Amino acid sequence: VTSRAEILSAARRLIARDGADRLTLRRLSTEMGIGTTTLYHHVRGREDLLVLLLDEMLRAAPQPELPPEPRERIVVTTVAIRDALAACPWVAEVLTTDGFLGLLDDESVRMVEVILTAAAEEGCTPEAAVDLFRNLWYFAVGEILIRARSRSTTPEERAQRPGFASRNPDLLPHLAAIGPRWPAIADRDTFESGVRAFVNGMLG
Amino acid sequence: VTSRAEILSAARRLIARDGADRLTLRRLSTEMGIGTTTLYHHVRGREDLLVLLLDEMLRAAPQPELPPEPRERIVVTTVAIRDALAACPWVAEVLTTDGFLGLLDDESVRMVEVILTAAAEEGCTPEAAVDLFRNLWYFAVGEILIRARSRSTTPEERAQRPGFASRNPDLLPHLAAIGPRWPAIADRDTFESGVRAFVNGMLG
DNA sequence: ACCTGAACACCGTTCAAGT
DNA sequence: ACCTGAACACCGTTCAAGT
Repeated sequence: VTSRAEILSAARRLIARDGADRLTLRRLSTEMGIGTTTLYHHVRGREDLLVLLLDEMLRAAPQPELPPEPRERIVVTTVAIRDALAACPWVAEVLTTDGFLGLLDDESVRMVEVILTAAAEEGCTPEAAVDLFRNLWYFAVGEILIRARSRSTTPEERAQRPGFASRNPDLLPHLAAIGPRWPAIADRDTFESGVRAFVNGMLG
Repeated sequence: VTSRAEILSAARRLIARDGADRLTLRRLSTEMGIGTTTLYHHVRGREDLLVLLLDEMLRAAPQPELPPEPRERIVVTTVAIRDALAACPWVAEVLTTDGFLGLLDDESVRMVEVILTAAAEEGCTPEAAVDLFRNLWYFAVGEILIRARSRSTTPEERAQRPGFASRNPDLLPHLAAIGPRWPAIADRDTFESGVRAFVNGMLG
């Protein structure tokens, strides 16, 4: 008999060995020595499997030490959520699932609670707290997805692309001027200071 | 002889009629009455085709009326970029392509220039201007991708999902309290005020 | 140049049938 | 209950060959 836990751990092994893009239900079942259709008796399908895997990762993610100041607590927690998600190579395949956070376990969404609590301490109404969280969530998801794709591009491929290196300086003066330096500037990790700016902007 | 323009307009027709998820190279070529492999003589592949389509859309997008105040100009332009992208049903398939903006035509990235210009007027260094743009870009991409997926979920499917409606109030008091109202709150479009908050936070 | 069918190397999911 | 092979309904891309 096959268990869900066995499936999840075999999936983790496969991802660790061959990469997330090689995780297919057919390969996974072959690896486990079972029929592909057997998987459907333990997980709803591919997407469900990936969400379950991410849920496990988030539950195991280290909880950051929380500063007493509510704003800084929001910053630290948002960065921790980003870091935990960015560590999952298959994150891009499930992150935009509708109602993604709602699919997670109570344990996995504790960081959401931390942010809502801190927002309330800062005087936010429940609606304002949800809006604050959602804005930070959109920001984190955008950053994660774009960076996830960048990581899978080799430097040679990147050099091939046009980018902003030679844009028409009459039509696009600033872009043409900064163009050659754009990749280096965009490569810096400025997520934390972005979150801090966002939080300060929202809380006034 | 087939031209790239013919391919693009046939692709637009197919998307309008059957939806973006039905746009495959095989279907497109069948629709056009040509061999699938013929497409490869005019576009690099599927991803290239989608980027070319989006490029066309962005070039045709209405340029918003620009307010004199630099900060408000950034807000209006960011919202315009979001609206233009959100109008493309296939946007989710190309938006996270590495160096996506760099693949676009000079005409299509004029809105990037508008934001860089306004940031410079606000006293930003070139680096700070790029950071400001990137933060807004991550925010917009996250919002677009998450909303794009929500749109393809039917209300019945959504009602089925757990969501935050019944969370453990001991572990997650704020989440449990706001849970039932979360979907309604999250459904509101607060993008513009989010952008304004972010811009104010970044520019101090 | 431009076009093509055949082939390669796969997918996720459903279903009726077995034990 | 749990498992299965076969089938369904497809994909994007490459390649050698044609006109």
